[in-house]
Amino acid sequence: MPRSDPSRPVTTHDVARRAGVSQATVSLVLSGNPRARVAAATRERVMEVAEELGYRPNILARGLVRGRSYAIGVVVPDLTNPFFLDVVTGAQRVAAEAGYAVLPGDTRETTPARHLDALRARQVDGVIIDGVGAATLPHDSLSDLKVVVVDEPSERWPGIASDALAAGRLAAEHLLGLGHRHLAFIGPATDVHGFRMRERGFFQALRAAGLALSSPRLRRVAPSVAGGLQAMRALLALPAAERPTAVFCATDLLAAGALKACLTAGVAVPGRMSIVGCDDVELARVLTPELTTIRIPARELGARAARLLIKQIDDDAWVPRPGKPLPVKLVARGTTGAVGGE
Amino acid sequence: MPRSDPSRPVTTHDVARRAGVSQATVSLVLSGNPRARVAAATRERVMEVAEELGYRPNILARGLVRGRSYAIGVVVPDLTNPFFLDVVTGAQRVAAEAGYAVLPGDTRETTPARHLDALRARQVDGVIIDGVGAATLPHDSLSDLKVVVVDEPSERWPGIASDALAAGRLAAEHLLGLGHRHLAFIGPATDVHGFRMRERGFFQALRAAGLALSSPRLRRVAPSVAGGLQAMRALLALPAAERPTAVFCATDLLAAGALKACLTAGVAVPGRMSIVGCDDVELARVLTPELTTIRIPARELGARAARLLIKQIDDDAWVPRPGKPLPVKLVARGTTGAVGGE
DNA sequence: TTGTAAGCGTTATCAC
DNA sequence: GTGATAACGCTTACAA
Repeated sequence: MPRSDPSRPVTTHDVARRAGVSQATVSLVLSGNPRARVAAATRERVMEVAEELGYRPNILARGLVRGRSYAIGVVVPDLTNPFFLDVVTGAQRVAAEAGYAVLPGDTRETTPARHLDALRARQVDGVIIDGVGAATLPHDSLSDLKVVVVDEPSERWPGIASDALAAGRLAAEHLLGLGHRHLAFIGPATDVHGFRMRERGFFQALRAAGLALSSPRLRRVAPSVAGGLQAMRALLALPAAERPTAVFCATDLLAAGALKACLTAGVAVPGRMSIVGCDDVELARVLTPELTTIRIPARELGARAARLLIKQIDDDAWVPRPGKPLPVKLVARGTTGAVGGE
Repeated sequence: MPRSDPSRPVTTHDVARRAGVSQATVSLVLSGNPRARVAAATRERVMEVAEELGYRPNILARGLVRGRSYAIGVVVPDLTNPFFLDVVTGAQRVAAEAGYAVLPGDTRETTPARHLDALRARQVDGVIIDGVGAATLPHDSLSDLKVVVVDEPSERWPGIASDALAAGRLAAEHLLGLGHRHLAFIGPATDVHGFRMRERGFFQALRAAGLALSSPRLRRVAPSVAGGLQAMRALLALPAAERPTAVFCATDLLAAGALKACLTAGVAVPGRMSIVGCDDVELARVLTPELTTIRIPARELGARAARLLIKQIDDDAWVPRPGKPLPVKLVARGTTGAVGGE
């Protein structure tokens, strides 16, 4: 009786019956198994009937027997940050091509551990983890799961990274080159490794130029527009002698907040304050003036992470060798100018 | 031998063997079936062993037997538009609570039909469709799939909508109330119903005030920041007599582009040009001046759509009754002011 | 109350 | 070449 339910999806059994062959033969034909030696005539008839009936393979059933779900998870701290969304988008494109679904999620309303548990319950074949702090992850809950980390160092899992050190350095050199000597830094008050490296690169370049940065000019805030706003307000409230003429923000969101603080306070940008962001999200070109920033190839990061992950999943023996960090570059736009310029 | 593979996930069989009961009993205890009458002692021992072994149910296997995947798809035109991302986020929260995974995707690089095919291959139990044009959907490819449409009229599927007509009307009334009489409209050149209604509400209110709008002041462009930029440039290039003093943009992205065009051209906002957006995405408060806009409850829209969908999935007989559109409201911020004001 | 057994749709290993 | 047949991990009658 259930066999004849007209609304039930078409299965290999239905195709088999209609084509007058066994279900196994249908599977052989349709699963694209290269070692399947099926007579051309049989193959053709099976394919015809499958087409005619509108057969669609049940990926879940296939997954059950193959021990795969053909799904991967992507865990980021905040999906509303366009940077992380780009990472997800990049991963999704590659995954889709390889027949994998992507389950994106962020850890705003949950802990990484809890989120990973949910992903494991769904039998995801692997996860991409970005900006969550590999060190804080529960090792045991990640066993029997392939992992690729983005912008995180780890001996435990392969990863793909952007050249965050260079990002900070490029920002510093750009500002230095414009004649700025009183610099400030605004970064997120989180222990995300990639962000830390941006900071470190910035300070290394400053030191190399013989400059230091007094502590009031190093602001750690929430990694958001609001955080940037607050940090810049604090900088603007500094006594004139202490006040910076340029600031590097570790993310574009922070930079957007900083810019807004300046504009609202009537501080000309880049006239009296130069601002460099980092990420080059779409928002950077929406702001007025357009944001000078360091371009991090977020989509490429996501795409490579997905390739790395899927490679591992498909070939268990494959050992990834660490690659070079992806290059970043300065994109000079409207928020930076020569010191004292107008 | 495979039974003893230490890296293999723990199954109900493992728990059963260890607890000295049958696999079915384990399932009875662990599946939370209310009609399961199991002795308290047995239940307790099973739960203990399950905990001890770190048992995690395989959702895919459960789905196979129950004919469910516990996954839903969300299809939107563009995930980089924060409005649609909010819809997805709202849906995701509700779905997660109900044990459903969300497969988000947009139709930038593919057609809705193709995307829906991919979702069906994954056996999703239903889809939420927003801004894709219900009329353009291939009816047949949606059979045996529960569907909820957002901001689209449809006799075929239940839906949840925002009060788009009111959105347009509120924008017009706000501008009219500020004394503006030379208005313009910038909308996306797509046939998304929700956007059309925003437009219609706007024009209805104008007509009610005895105003009309010459065709050069009605601009249809790509639904993006770039589109808004281009449209506003065109408006600014109009002869003085034709030039509007205020404009309503059907989305915040368009408004952001319009604002940028003004700022770049040295046209004071709101001094010489007032701008009203629609959506109230986060970006609205990042811009300087902050964007006056109509708040559409995107997350709530997504959340309700998910609830509606999951209700349908879980209770096949349930027939949704059409609800009222969600209310929208004007959020007056910095981009609107009295006509001729400064 | 618990165990046995069938089956969800697929893949994969065999004989034939 | 092709067809039985046994899994995959789980739910759910039905039997004991």
